[in-house]
Amino acid sequence: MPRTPESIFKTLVNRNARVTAPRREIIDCISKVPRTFTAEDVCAQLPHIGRATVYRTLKILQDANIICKVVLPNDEMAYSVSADLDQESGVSRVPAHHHHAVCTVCTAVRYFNAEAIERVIHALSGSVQGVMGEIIDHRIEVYDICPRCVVQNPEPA
Amino acid sequence: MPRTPESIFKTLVNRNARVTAPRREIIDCISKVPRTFTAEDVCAQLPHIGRATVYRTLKILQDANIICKVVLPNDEMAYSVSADLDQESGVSRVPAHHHHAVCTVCTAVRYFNAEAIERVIHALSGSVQGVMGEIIDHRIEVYDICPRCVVQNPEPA
DNA sequence: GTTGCTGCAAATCCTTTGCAAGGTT
DNA sequence: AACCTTGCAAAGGATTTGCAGCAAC
Repeated sequence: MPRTPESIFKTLVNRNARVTAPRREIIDCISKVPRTFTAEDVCAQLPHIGRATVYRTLKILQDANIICKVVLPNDEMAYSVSADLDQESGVSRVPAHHHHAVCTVCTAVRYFNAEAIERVIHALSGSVQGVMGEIIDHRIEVYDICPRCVVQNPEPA
Repeated sequence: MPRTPESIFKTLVNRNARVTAPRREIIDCISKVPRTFTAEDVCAQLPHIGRATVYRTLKILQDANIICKVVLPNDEMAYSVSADLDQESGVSRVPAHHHHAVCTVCTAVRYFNAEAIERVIHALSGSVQGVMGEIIDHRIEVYDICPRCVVQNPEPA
């Protein structure tokens, strides 16, 4: 289930945003690789597009849940393309609530949701000796070496 | 187990950093309340101390694990005092690996560690259909209404 | 006395905004 | 035609750095 630029364009149209040449380029650029990226990364790769346009477009994509922010191991934030989009409707298939697995080698981001985690988190309300109040939400980032990188960088025997 | 400025000073000494008047003031300032804060917050409260000194001091405190960064619900980052310090040794009692509960009302941060969560996270390696690789680390923030704020802001019946 | 710290100002980096010109529907 | 978007340049905010003077140990 690839994240295709076409399906992202559809989402834009659904949201009454115009599909312009700069937006096409930006979306192509960030769809090409599954890595995390920053606004500056995009500016560097598309130097002929104005910075303001890049920042504005990324904000739109974030509002549309096409990209979202992830926290990296070094405490910095970056974007990742969050949407495995439905080809028909152009609507994101990623549930509103999800978590990130970020590869510490290539920064590839994968999305997951684990019932077991949700259950344990909500069980904290009572357990942790009075420090935990009424739980509203939570955020989880898992840092791993993704299957592809594990193969390419085997542990030294 | 309060976070006392004195114990933080000890930690500084342990790390061969000098205990100066500006550092005392900054540490007093951030120890006073259990809320999250930014460098600018400290600058605003201690306007007679140079910005550079504030930024440099916070960096030192972060390196010493006296403060650490937390991710807020709005995707912004802020510092919180992470150390319940041992009065004798001046060494942080907070284990290297811990998680944050951030109150969405007052931003008070509490620290916790739950075996159950650790177990579930590590169990993900195999479970999530091939997307998860070798798990290295993880980060969890729980957003809640802390016990104190729950009392002060009861749910409308 | 040695070494590290402070404060200022300048520099840097990242992001947002105003506005006139041009593009999309 | 109406409205949105772009790009530039300027503004703004946050953080870092150079450096001379001062302070802690």
